[in-house]
Amino acid sequence: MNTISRRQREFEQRELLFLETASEIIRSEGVSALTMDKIAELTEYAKGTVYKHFCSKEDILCGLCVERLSKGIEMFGHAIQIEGHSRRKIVAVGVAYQLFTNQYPEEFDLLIAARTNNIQEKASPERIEQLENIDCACQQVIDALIEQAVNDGDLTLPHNMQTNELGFGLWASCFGLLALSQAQGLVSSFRPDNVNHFLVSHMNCLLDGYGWHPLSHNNKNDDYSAALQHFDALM
Amino acid sequence: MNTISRRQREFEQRELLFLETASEIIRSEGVSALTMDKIAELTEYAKGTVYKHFCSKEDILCGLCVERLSKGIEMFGHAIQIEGHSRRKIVAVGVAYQLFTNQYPEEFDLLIAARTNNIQEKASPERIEQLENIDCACQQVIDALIEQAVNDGDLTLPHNMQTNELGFGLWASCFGLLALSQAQGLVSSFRPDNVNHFLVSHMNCLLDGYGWHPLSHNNKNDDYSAALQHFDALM
DNA sequence: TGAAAAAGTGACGCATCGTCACACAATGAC
DNA sequence: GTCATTGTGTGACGATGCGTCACTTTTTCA
Repeated sequence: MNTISRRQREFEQRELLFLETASEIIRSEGVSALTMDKIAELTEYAKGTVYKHFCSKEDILCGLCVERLSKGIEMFGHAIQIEGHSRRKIVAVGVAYQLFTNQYPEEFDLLIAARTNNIQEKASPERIEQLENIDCACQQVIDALIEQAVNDGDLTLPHNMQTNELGFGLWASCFGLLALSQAQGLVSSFRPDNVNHFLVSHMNCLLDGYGWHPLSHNNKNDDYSAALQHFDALM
Repeated sequence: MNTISRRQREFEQRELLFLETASEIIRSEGVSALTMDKIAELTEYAKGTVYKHFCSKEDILCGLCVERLSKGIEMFGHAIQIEGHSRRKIVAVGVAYQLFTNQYPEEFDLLIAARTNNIQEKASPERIEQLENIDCACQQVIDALIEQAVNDGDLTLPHNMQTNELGFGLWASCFGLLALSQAQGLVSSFRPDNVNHFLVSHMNCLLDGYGWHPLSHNNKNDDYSAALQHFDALM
């Protein structure tokens, strides 16, 4: 039926409208200023209509995470297409991750909070599943790259480490660096003043530690700036 | 005055009582079940009395972070006293961090959430300062160890890296690994089944990447189990 | 002993959540 | 064109929980 698909389209469009409105409120007034009434008011719908889409406020927050992470996946997709060897690609993914957190700082904050149970307690199971799926997709980008590196002979998996373990470690390290570096309102005695360079330097140490060739002392000129320029052109 | 100090003592004791009660509620029913009324009821004080100590619910959460982190500092203190070279010590600190998150999983969740702005928006400035100080103290444990390693000749700082940058990277990596590995209710496609071993393997790669001697291939027998046994005896 | 200071109280006002019974609109069978 | 049906949209409402403040009780000390 034509009408049904139109309805469906309108429904999805409205869902996006609610999410974008929520995002704007968070950006301008902070998460604690986000209320269902405010979303309803700004979108000129009634609160009940918002609840037709989202079962709770936390559900909206998760929805926003899903929405933004799907942009993240896109960025990672660009990253792995950078020309060069596998190590260049993996660094590019890290840089893309950093750019992502830079572009959506508030949403990255939400993602951090979403790792914590009290948001998930209240979001709908469907939304949680979406978040899991998209998270999984991120991980798969990394894992595929690691497998490629192994096949290319650039990397021999360290003793007692599987592909997904190495991938998880890499991902988690970057997550930690970014979370502590640029999450808003953070508490920390030290923060790198250039997160870009810091992340890349640190990834290089880590990749050297994994034995992922070419090691950085053989590779001095293949620095961060090339990767970043590549992305700047894209965004 | 004797009475004043007694008052002071009682006040601090009550503050601890409120915090422990909050911790119990969180442990048994989750953060979202924590209400000021419930704390008041369980401790048999009035809500107003609770507010004499804490300016908001979030202030209590921060207070709990401070309280637990001070236990963490203690654990790190034990860790660096492990016998052996600087690399052994830094791994021990990592293991201690892991044990800490294991011992206080709910509070570690809170710590993650506290990196996010909406809690800090509502906590009192004094509490935030306490949290900053204790955070700083953690960092200093690491930094001191790095300096020791440099002095002992075990470590040459990588190009363009200061002590505190290296320390921050190390800390943030561990934070990321632990946050994604064992924060409650997390979303992730993969989780290591043995967080202990995983953290140590990963730290070893990272430390190798930093060039922190003795590198792990020279040091096969100095594995994780020794460090863990040391702590198990202490706790 | 009594005045002043400190500690403790809990009813209250307010914000915000999530619900639900109802109104309104679109669709399509006749 | 009309009417039943289905779906969409509404906003008043009850419930919950926060934080306050005027008041009571206790303690202190001159």
